[in-house]
Amino acid sequence: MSDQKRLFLVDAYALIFRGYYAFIKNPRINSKGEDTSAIMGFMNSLLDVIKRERPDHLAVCFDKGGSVDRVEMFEAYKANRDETPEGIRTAIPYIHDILKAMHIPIMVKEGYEADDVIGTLSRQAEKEGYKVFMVTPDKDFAQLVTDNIFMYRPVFGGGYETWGIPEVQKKFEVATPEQVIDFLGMMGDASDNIPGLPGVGEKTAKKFIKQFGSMEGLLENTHELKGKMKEKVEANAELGKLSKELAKIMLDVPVTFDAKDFELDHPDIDKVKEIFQELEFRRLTDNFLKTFAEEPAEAKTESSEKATAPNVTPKEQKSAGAGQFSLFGGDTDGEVESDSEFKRRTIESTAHFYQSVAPGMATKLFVKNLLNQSSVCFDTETTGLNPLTAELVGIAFAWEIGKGFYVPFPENKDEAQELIEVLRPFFENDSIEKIGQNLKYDIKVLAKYNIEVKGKLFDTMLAHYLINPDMRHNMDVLAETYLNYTPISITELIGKKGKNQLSMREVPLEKQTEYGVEDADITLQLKEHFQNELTEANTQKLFDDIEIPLVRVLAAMELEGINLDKAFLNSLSSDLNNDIATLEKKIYEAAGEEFNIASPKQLGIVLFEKLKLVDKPKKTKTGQYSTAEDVLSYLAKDHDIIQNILDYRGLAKLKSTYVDALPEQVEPSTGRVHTDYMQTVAATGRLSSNNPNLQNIPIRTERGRQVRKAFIPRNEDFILLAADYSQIELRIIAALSEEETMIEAFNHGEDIHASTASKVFNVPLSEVTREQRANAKTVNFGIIYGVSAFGLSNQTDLSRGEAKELIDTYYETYPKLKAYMNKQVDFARDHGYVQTVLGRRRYLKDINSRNAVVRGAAERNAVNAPIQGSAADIIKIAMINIYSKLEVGNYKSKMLLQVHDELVFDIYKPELEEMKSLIKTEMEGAYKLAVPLDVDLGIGDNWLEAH
DNA sequence: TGCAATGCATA
DNA sequence: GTATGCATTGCAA
Repeated sequence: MSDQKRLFLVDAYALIFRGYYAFIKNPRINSKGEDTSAIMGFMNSLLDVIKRERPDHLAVCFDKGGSVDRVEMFEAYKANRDETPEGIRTAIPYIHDILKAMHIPIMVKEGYEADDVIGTLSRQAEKEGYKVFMVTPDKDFAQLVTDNIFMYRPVFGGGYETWGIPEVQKKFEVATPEQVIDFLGMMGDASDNIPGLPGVGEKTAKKFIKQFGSMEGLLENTHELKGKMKEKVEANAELGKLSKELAKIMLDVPVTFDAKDFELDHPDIDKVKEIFQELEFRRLTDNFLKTFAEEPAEAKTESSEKATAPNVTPKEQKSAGAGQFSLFGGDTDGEVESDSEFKRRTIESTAHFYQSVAPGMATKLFVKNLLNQSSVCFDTETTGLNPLTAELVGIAFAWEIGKGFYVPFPENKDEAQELIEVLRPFFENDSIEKIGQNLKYDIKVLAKYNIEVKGKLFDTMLAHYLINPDMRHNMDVLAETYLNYTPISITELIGKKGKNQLSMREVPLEKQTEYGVEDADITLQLKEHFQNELTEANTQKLFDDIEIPLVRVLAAMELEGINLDKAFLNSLSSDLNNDIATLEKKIYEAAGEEFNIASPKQLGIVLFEKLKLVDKPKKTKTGQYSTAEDVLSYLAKDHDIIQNILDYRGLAKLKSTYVDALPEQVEPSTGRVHTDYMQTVAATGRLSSNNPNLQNIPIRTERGRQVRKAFIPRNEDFILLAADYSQIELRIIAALSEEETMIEAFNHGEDIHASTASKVFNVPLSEVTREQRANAKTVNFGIIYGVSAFGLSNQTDLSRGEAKELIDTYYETYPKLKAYMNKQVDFARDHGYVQTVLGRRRYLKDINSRNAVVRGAAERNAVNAPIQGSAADIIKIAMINIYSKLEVGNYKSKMLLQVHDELVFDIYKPELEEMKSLIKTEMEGAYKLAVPLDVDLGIGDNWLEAH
């Protein structure tokens, strides 16, 4: 058994197409203008297979002239396939030449498809005792699988999977591989133009196979079906039979398997090199030479140990893991040497000294050296992205450009802890500055090892966020923009995401070292770059006093997490389920058919074409009927179905986004929900929250509000406290504009919207109607966003004219407010940016645009950004100060969440009174404005009650 | 599988 | 009219 011979049959076109499209976004064009993507893609995968498997027998199969038999059966067969792309047609002769030079047999038979050739050959070889692997991504081949015939499928993200009988049974939910033919016949195949049974898709086909076993079984027993399906299947019996025939791969092509011809021979290396040279493949040449330089004998015996899964020796894994050699890695930064003029520097083209540190004495000496530095850049490498569960794989250090060290970590937890203890003096040294990119992550990882990162911090991501908040701040982008350097990509190291992705732990040490130290080295270089820019942009203070101290605060909040009442959410979920089902039924009844209510497309057709609820339905910019909330709300009063749809939507959203999603996000290791605050995505300076987003938990509707009840204190000894700034943005605009009327109102603690209404509508404060107050409130908010009469009339019951009048009166009432807004726009025009009270800048490149729409947007930004941003600055100060007081006082109470103008705390009950005053004082005193800041406190046994 | 479009939750 | 994050559908390469 162990020396059973192995034959690999390669489905050439399938791999060529796949290779071609893998490069579609970044096609390989050589200096002669030829598109070589398809050739490179195909060769990458062929070499990959050879390298991994070292087959003793191999052939490559092509189509020729299409399938005569199938076209005879069904003239539309493959008729709607697009013309073969130019880049593929030109590739074929080259690939033939290369295969010839490699002494690999090309199997092709006029009038037959590669499927049929492979099918026939595999059966012949099986009879002669071979184990056969069909190298193809094409699912159709599953029908050929036997005990000795396997599919060898490339998978996205690199690597292969082997499909034997069990895999086929599982994937297709069939009892035998032959049933795959029936399955394909039933559901059809759009790309091959196999019609299939109308109305039967994947789901139904699987059901039928289970029920009837085959196409014939189905057609003979249609009496067991009912309704529309019965009619359809019966009416299309012939089509069904034909589809099955089309899907069947032929096993009687006139070709012969000749073991001797198929033996994998030594290639004519010079000839292959010559062709590669002509095509300008450099990396591929190296790869080719490497593949055939190794003595193939070693891998041979090992690879058949496991019956169904070809093995990969560790050594081969390493080379395959190099990524850019593998077509299926989809890596596109391999072969671009030709335009070297524009090429960025890389680790290969840059002098560097990156060294891993040996365990034991060497590490101790290294730490000694580390402690002599005044400023060090470090970067942790871990097993994952979740700092709560990620384990340290290594830590890279750099303090001189072009040079750095890597300390690898053992997998054993105790040993890892021992090693980190050796490094503790460095991390906890107050006088050594720590530099990093996204330090919050490293701080959290180290916190799990009970290490505190002390001393001054410099985070390059944060620095760049202040320098240019509108850009993205990941390290690769920064390195390319500021250092003209392309770092080793993580995909190159561990592959694309998916099940074949490696963990950093599985990457060979020297690669870990290169990758990790490179990151630290680059970060160090970026720091030097950004340091000056921070001073120039006058944001050094903001950096030192706000963003950097906030890193530790956020890290602590995220590590803390919040307690969630899962049982409560589960009961909420079943309630919702019932109500959704009821609504669904009503909607289907009213519509007279069942359809997907969640699909705007289908919904639009039902409402506006079938039921014709409106004469001239509004369309979206893509030409669909608009089913947006405001459009439907308008119709709701006339049509019950609309109200039901709106309710359905609301409930479905609530359930999927919150009620069902939140319990999934509970971290098993802590039993709590840990959001991740993004400090560098919102251009205005706000935080954002994700995984999960805890800044958009419902509150407006009664039903949605219930979700807040699921957020609960740590235990009975604790209580939640929510503290929110009242009208902070309006207070800011009042203060900055020095609009006395408004400032007065705030100073007297008036209801600001009522006060505005009283002035704008010229009525005494006590006689303001609800409607007047509501309208005034809308304008007040509108001002912050940069109102237009159009927008205002959309939001209120007012007409365009009335809205305009209201806005005009508003500006007359608060003249300085208008002046302030104009001043902001003027400032932006002159300087190209606006700024917050703390000097946080937002650049507005479109402020002088000739396009009125674009310019208008920039002008609204000029008004809004300083207000929203100043509010963000202020709450950040409050957070830092509160955190520091909590630390110093060693309180048990913890700050958990921030929601733009609100902070949520887990309060230890005995500390409640003290906390109330501390929090209120710190928040209200965070920043001194011409208007007092006001904070409302609420407490409760859940987040809803705390409001 | 990945992406755009649509819709909707918050401040 | 400002600022976000995320679920779902349906299509593409």
